[in-house]
Amino acid sequence: MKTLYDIAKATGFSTSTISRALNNSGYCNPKTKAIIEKAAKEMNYRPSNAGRVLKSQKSDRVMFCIPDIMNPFYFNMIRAISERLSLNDYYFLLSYTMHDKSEEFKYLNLLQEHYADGMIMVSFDFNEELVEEMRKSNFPIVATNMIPNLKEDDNFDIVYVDHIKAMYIATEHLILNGHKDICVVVGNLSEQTSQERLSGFERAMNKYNIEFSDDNIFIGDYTIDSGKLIAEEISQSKKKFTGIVCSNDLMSMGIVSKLQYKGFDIPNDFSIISLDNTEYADAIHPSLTSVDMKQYELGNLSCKLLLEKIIDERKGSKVIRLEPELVIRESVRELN
Amino acid sequence: MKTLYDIAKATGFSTSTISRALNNSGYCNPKTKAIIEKAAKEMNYRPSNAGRVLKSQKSDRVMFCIPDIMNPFYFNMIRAISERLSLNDYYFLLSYTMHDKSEEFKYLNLLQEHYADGMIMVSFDFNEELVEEMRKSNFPIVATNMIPNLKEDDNFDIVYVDHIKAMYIATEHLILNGHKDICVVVGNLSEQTSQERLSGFERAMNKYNIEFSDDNIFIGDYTIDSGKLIAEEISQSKKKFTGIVCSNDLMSMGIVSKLQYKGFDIPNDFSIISLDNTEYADAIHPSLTSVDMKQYELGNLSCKLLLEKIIDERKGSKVIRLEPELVIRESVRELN
DNA sequence: GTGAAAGCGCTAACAC
DNA sequence: GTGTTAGCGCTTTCAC
Repeated sequence: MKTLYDIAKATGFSTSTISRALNNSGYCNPKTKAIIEKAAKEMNYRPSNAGRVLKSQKSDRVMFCIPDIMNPFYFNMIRAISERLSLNDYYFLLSYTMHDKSEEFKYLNLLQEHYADGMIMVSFDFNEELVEEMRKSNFPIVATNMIPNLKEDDNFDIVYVDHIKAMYIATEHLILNGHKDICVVVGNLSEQTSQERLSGFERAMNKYNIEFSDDNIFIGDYTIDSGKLIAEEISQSKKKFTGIVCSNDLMSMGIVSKLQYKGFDIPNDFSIISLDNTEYADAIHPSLTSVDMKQYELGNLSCKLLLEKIIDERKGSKVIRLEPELVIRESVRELN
Repeated sequence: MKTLYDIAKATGFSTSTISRALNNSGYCNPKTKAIIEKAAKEMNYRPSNAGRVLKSQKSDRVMFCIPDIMNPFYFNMIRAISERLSLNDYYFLLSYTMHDKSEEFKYLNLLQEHYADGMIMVSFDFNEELVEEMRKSNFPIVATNMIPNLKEDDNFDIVYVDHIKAMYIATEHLILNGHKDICVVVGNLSEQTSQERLSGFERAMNKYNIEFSDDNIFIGDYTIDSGKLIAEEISQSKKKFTGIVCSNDLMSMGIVSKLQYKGFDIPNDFSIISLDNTEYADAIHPSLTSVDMKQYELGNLSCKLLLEKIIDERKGSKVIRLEPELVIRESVRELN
């Protein structure tokens, strides 16, 4: 590894001049500059990132922390964030927590070590403990979920999609298509977002005066495999259902493929409506009617807010709420 | 942000003592240690990553550079790598290049700035220019493709799955099931791996003396959408096919769903065999017969080799070749 | 137009 | 058992 000192030795110029030459900061004689650039190139000089970060106190990096790297839900968020970041010459560090709370704390800790200049955090569960830790952060954080019990002087931004509304829309769509025997598939109810989703379902069912009980509720973990298991349960359940409201596309895929495997026809035997509207919703047959959760905008706006804090040093807290949107495809049929 | 100096001021101890106390390096009086730890906690002290990296010349980070973050092919590689890294207290930076050569150079450059201690690189095209740049690297690199024209003294490791063999196996499986009218779907033929895959197809067809021409070859870009487009082409092609050999699961998904949408039955109208064996192969109906590309081992072993270089300072070049493996499911039928 | 020097926060060799 | 000191590689202010 070559350093500025090596170039200084080779060219006879001081490190300050060399720094000016290579960074276009401050004045430098064009001839001198040419000599220095040539030497740097010949020696295959590359600046040390650590040196630069230590001196400038800016890492030009942003952390993006998601629960699961394999979930297509995040793809468009990732795309949006990386697009916006590269416009600003920032890089991002992608990390995933597998819904593990201690992992979330680990990455929050890394941020405090100035591993990055800021962080966009996706969690299924912004519990009080986690939020408390976020409050202590020395670097800006954007959360992508509604956070209950926000305080006056909280300094993090929030961009979120209304999960309750999304599930309400989905459930209502089945109801308006004549379905009454509807079950719902959500994730672990100890997690905040799963509770939100379930409550969206409940509100719609109550609104239309349709009875339901715990037997209408199936618990998965947002993976394809858990969708398959739930398909078994649904098809063997004592209560018979014509419609399924499923919390995400991955579980829906698992449910659909398993039901088809067992000989059921979608949507004639079971109608299913999903949340997420990832590219997979349109990659299976029949294609999934799914509620778009505005992932691209979610990523884009959270990144925008974060960069405002980092670059423009904006203070305070902004909250942006996005509206989910129904996308109709082939997996729901009208009941007569 | 608090520094060691702040703790020094608060406790009266020197930064070296504090460093020893907090890092368990060298001796420190238990009482002193307790005082220091208490102060650090109270002040919410967090060590500066940049300072540590600059001093120690170790970043404890590894870059993992893949063409496409949305392709499930990489999921198990990512999982393997992150598992092994966390065992060794390393972190990884995930970056993606979207098959863009200039992006690949960008990340190689970042590595030279000691952005990380080493890199695992996946590229569809280890061309001479890229390999030349890898040769100049000051930090270890593991490539995950066969690299042609390797030199005696090349210092990077290689772990790869034999793509040629994989396509050979896939094609042969269709042939042994009685198919003769077989088309093949590959990626852009300017990329090395696409050429390899096509050549595997050709070898099998030649081996069994089955005629084919350019009309049997369809070019996509490894995405679901390109699979859908190709399904249109295949179903409208003058040559009629009973079997499709497709280079990856995503394109296969696109092909299957589009063919089903057009009313064809899989595998009765078209048999299809895929490469990758991602979780999606088993998440659609009918499930895909697919050749497992050993992604987990690929990630695991490349990470192992990389850490040997970083931690044990191993020199030289190791090459590991992995064998692809056929996984039979429902998407191929026997022709009578 | 260029150089000297200080300092970002940390660690470790060495001194006492 | 703890402190002193130097230095990792870079940037920047100030001096000449």
